[in-house]
Amino acid sequence: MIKTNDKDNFPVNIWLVEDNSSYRKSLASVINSTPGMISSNTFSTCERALKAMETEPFPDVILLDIGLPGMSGIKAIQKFKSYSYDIHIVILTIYDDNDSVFNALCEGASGYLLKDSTQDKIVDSIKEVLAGGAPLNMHIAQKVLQLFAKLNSKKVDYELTEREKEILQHLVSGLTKQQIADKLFLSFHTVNTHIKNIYKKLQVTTKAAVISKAYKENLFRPKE
Amino acid sequence: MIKTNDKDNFPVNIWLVEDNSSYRKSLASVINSTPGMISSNTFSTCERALKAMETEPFPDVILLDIGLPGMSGIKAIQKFKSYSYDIHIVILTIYDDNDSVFNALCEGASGYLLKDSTQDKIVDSIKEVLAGGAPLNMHIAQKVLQLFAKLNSKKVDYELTEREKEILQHLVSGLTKQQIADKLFLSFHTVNTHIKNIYKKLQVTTKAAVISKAYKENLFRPKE
DNA sequence: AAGGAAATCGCATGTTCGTGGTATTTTTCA
DNA sequence: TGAAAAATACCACGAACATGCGATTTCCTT
Repeated sequence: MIKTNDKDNFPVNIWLVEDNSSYRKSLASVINSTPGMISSNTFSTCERALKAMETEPFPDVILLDIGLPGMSGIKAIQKFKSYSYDIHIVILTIYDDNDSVFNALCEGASGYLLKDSTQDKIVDSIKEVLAGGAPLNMHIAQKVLQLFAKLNSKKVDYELTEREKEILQHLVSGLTKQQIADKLFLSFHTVNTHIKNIYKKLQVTTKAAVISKAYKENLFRPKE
Repeated sequence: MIKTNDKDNFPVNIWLVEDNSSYRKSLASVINSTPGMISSNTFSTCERALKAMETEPFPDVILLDIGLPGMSGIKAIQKFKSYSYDIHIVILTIYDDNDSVFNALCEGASGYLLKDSTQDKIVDSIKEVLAGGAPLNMHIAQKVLQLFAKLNSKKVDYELTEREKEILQHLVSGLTKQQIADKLFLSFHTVNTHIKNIYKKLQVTTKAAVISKAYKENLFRPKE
């Protein structure tokens, strides 16, 4: 169940980690003037914020600048989360760099906002996060979806036969030719022949390349 | 480059695929009363819509119900997209079923909206899609991020050294030991030793297993 | 200054792989 | 029913791999 602070008597506790002091201060004042929200701590670096995690009560939400000097915001995400998985982290960034977006979201950020968002929009996003949502800038949301689709797109059909697909499975899972032969009750030679044909169809020459290609292009369906 | 129809003289062409006729009609009237938008065709099944793709001009956006009788909306996504990759598909659904969400987004849906969204919200979403965004219901966005984080969580740290990570990269990309040695200006023996150590740390005994493990557990960062 | 971890290089041996062949028996489908 | 495709099986040889050992150098930390 998602925990919301709506009904608590305590206000939502928000930390800011942002090196630009004027932006930090203006954000803090906006938050502190919002009913039900308190910006109890603000920091200019991740290191200081992490230190405060040892002594201060945990925040509900951290607004985290990604482009910080010292420890990058991305590395910090895991560390904040290691204190409590319930801490929501919303990334603030100037530009929507693909890699940063991807990495931050992989590390468990709850949202991703561009800094040119209005302050109202940022406050709204905090509320959205607390309600179990994920505030995403429009274009970033699309990039996320594109990555999503790319991860699962089957581009090419190499016209493998059923038997070949089956053997590819075992190959990818790390079995040797002999082990595959044993598992499928075939002779080593038969497996060898099939693998030769697979190599031709996939245009590779080594086992390593087959496995790599199979993963990259989603040539098999994971069973778990 | 993202194509927008904003500056065209032609209105945005929107198809509806939805089996509830009253909902379909009310949606159509809202769209047709919106300046710059036309709902030229509406359908009660995917099959009929796909048939129309053969004869009618392609739509810019399709609002697609997922829970349709006959062909599921999810299967239809690929088919619509196969006509033109530029057709944006926005999913309409009553409930935010995890699997449906995941599958639809994997197939290339541009957005995902719950049917209890206001009609204004839906019109706004169409505009957002055309502007290169991805309208996502708040809770769905969070689920997407959760899946994202789960897919890329690095569970175990095998304590590989920098050099070992580097060699693992090349190993995974399909190079032989000798090729790695050449690329890093090392002797074959050095690479061999590193690989031995990698095997120990990852607890594997074959190249195939290393590659498999590396992909499964995201032991390396993709560079693109 | 000392200790340890990491990186480097070397050798030897048995195993597995990659690839060139050829050939027989199903299975499939027009 | 008859040809094509797929699956099965075999051999041989050089290349690449896995793994046992030992050794020196470089760099970091205390």
